[in-house]
Amino acid sequence: MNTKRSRMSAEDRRTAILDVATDLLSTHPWEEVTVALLLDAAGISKGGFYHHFTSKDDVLAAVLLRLTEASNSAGQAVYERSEGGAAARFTAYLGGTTRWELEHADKIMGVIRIAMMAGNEAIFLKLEQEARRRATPLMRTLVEEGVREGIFDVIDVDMTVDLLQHAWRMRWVVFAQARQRCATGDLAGGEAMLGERLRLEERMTNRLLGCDAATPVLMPAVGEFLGFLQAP
Amino acid sequence: MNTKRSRMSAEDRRTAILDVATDLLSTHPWEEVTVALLLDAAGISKGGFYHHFTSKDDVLAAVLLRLTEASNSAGQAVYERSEGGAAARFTAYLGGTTRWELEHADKIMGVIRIAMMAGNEAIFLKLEQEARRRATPLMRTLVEEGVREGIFDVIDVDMTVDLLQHAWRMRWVVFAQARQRCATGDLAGGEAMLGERLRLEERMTNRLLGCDAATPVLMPAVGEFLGFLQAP
DNA sequence: CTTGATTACCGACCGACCGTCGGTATGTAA
DNA sequence: TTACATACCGACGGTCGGTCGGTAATCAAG
Repeated sequence: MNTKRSRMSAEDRRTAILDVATDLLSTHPWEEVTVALLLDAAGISKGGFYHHFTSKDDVLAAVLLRLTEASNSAGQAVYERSEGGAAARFTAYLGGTTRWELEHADKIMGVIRIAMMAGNEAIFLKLEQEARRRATPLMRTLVEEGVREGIFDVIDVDMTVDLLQHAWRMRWVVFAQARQRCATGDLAGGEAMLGERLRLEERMTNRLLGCDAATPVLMPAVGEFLGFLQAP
Repeated sequence: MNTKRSRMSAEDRRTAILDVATDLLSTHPWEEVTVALLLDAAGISKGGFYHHFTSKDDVLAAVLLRLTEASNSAGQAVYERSEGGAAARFTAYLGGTTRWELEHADKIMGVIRIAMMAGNEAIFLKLEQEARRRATPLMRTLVEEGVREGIFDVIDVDMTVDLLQHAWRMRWVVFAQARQRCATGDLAGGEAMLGERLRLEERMTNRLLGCDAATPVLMPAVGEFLGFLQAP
């Protein structure tokens, strides 16, 4: 095809390759993403490619790292600023993380697209484990403090945190569906769908936490998601 | 090595190959289980192998099928025989499935060993999904009937069933640890470990079901597991 | 402007792998 | 004995991930 190819800085070339790999990963299962395919799409030779990456798996690791690293510091900052009782702090945590996720909705949807690709189950697992590993310590603390304050009444801290994270897992799938619905014109339907999901998660969260009904933990209001729902 | 090889019936050969594959799978991640390795271990040629299986993945599918198919009819039978109120029926279901699992403990431990192999994450996922797919309809029915009878008070049937299954997931890992502990001489410790786990799951199950405290759902007693704990 | 070192980049090549194919040996039924 | 079915064989082909010797662009120092 093309004999003349540009010479880039190492970093530019790396990110260019990672961009292409991320794209391919959202349309093919990883095992079908051939090195040859990657080379063709990125416009670089095999030798050039292996000058920047040590292996095919190295690329996958780099892609996943890049997809997750941005969110590393988000949760912690949210918690450190929050005040009030345990329920209020938990509410702040939920709102903070959700808001952060909303701001990075496109990226998250991209990750979901990749993870949902048939054949990428292992990747999905890795991403989820990584996300949990990051969030678990903070959640543990929040729950433990709530128990100590007598606001929460959990059966077992670890299992509760685990189940909470599991209960929240499918949120973004529903969000994606809701946005889809809005895109087809049924704005009210999408909004209702999303609201129902939020209410459901809120009730389940409070039950798992054994939260005093007088001071419940709250999910963010539907209104916060309107911008997200109407985006392309 | 050996030039003379036996001629078997198609079914015998298939099961022989599947046995070998199952063994290999518990010591290697699937991608490291080369066809050549399989051939060598099974004592058959490539042509012979591909006479019985269409591909390497075909073998994996057959192995997984064989590992799960035996338990297909177990749960249903348990439910059909149970009587009494919703809580009692749920208790019967828990006891029935657990007892069945106990009777097949060795097989289950084998599956766990395979699933826990690093690199077999996708297999683990498939097995779990299959197991859930099988159990979900019955559990849905049990929960819905309980709600109709006013015994259970769940937030959402589907999410409740999902969380229940998730809560029970790690049971066999704990069981394996407990048995390990008994094997090293600390029988009381292993028993306590197991009992604690059962009590934990019981409390969490009742909370998720919103079960009336007067008629709780019960996990099997620790005593039923003594035989299992003392086995090799 | 040389000179030399560094490095982005190239593509022929390698070994391992999965799966195929023509052919052989061992049944079994007419 | 003949005819057919099938269990089995191993050389071979194509594809894949990865290597390696070499080329050319870039830059710093003399």
